Amino acid sequence: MKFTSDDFAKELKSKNIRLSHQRLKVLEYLSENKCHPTVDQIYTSLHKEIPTLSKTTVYSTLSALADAGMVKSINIEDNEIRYDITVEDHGHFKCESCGAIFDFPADMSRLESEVLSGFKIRDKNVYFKGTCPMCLANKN
Amino acid sequence: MKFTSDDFAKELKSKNIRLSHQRLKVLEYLSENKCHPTVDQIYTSLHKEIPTLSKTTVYSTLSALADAGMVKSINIEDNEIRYDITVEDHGHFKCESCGAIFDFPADMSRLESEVLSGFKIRDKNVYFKGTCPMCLANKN
DNA sequence: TACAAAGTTGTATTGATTACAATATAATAA
DNA sequence: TTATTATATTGTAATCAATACAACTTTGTA
Repeated sequence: MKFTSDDFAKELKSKNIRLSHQRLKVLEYLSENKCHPTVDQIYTSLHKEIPTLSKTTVYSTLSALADAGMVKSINIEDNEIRYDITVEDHGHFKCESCGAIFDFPADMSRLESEVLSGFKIRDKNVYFKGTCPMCLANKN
Repeated sequence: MKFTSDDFAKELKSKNIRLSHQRLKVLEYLSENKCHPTVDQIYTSLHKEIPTLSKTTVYSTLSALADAGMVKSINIEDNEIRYDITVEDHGHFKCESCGAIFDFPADMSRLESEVLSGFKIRDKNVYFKGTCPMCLANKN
């Protein structure tokens, strides 16, 4: 699905988030780079286009977009947060050899347990780790 | 299930991990505190018994035990790692109001997807977030 | 066009985690 | 038991993602 700046602008307005050049650029970047980038990757790339961009802005923008449900933070690594513009439920697999993160369909409703009746669930994450087929092949 | 120091000593030996006072104490602490403690909580508590204990030791011990599969690290929070002596597959629910982490049964084999055929899966994590029944009740 | 509220910037800080060298301990063999 | 060697522990210093904050800028609205 391809989004235009205009689509993002409308969505921001509908969520009562002010429109800003920086926010549009972050959304645009995430929609064109679905590799689950880190804050630093997003900042470094956008900084080329927007020399005045501050890393603090990238942090606060992503935080605001995540609060509004427009992006999802991925904590598959202990040391840095990654972001995903795909907010629909799905699992993430991290290859511990090459570092790549893969999406896979994951029906999280199947994980519902009677133990959680009475709990209000706001967010669900499924993180798998291991080795991807390419890295498995390269070992041989 | 109740473990004795002797059980832990045998398990360490079978995994070719050297026996040390500190390692036994960390295992003992985790088996008595299944609340998914942070490194700092483990350190602070054990430091009272073992005044010479270093935080670096707690980090390296937990890292070694996790590598050996004797404990599991929980990255449900972005800012600090928690540890669990229950290594069998199960989900974790974090209450965003009181901070408590709850275990729940999660049949992760149901998440297997044909997309992951060809991947070697080493580790599976299911993290849910929201509000626990007690905190929901307190709001009213 | 003017104003108030909110966003952006840059710098300084925080705080969990790691690196590393010196010291101490555990496992093994004589 | 004792000696030896490899590994663990300790304490300090460093790293680095993330946050706090104050000054400045921009946005949305009247």
